[in-house]
Amino acid sequence: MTVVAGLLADPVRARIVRVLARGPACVCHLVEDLDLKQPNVSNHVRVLRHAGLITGENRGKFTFYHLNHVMLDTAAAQLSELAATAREHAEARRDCA
Amino acid sequence: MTVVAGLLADPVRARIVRVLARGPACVCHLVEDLDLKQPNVSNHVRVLRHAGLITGENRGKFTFYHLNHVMLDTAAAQLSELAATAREHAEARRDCA
DNA sequence: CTGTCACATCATCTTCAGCTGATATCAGCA
DNA sequence: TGCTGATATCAGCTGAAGATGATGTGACAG
Repeated sequence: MTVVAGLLADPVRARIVRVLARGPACVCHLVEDLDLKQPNVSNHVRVLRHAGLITGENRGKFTFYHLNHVMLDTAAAQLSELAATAREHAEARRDCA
Repeated sequence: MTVVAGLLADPVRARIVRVLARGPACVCHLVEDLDLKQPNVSNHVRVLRHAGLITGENRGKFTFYHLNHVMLDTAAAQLSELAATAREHAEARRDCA
């Protein structure tokens, strides 16, 4: 979860992920949709790919990136579980030394 | 979601949140549990409080912090929805210009 | 095999966030 | 009132990460 949070913490990466949620796209799409410089996009894509949140598929001259929805689901489940734990222990008391 | 992600992106803040998920705690607890300096903890707590992820309750000399589990649940739901969107459009095709 | 296009990588700069020591504030108690 | 302990705030340093221009690489067209 912390890993995914770290990835989505950057606003540019969050936007990239949202674009990819609407379907696979290549770098040129991201550059155009998000109005960013190409090296900037490539750098962020590199981070996301290295972390496993997206995967690259070579299609000729282009590289299409796919979002790993399983990883997102796992992170969501962990967040949800954390919330459940907090709800359970909301009234717990703890002494100060 | 991006807000919560930004908060949990820092490993120290993620640990603080996990401690608070086990029940309310004051700064002295966090300092001891996480083996951190007090100003460091206060700074992170300040960020979390300002974002609304935790709330402070004054109890005499101490300040107990409570985790906002609703905010966590909301973030989890948004993540889950993003994953669902990605699953739906996983096979979408998009042309390059 | 040469040019072009999509993308990756590099070097550099700049900005920002976290850590820390010092200090301020504020509540409770003698 | 004066002291002590818990927490907040401040100033300064340092390291990490993002943005950008220049350049490398690899595939396709001609």
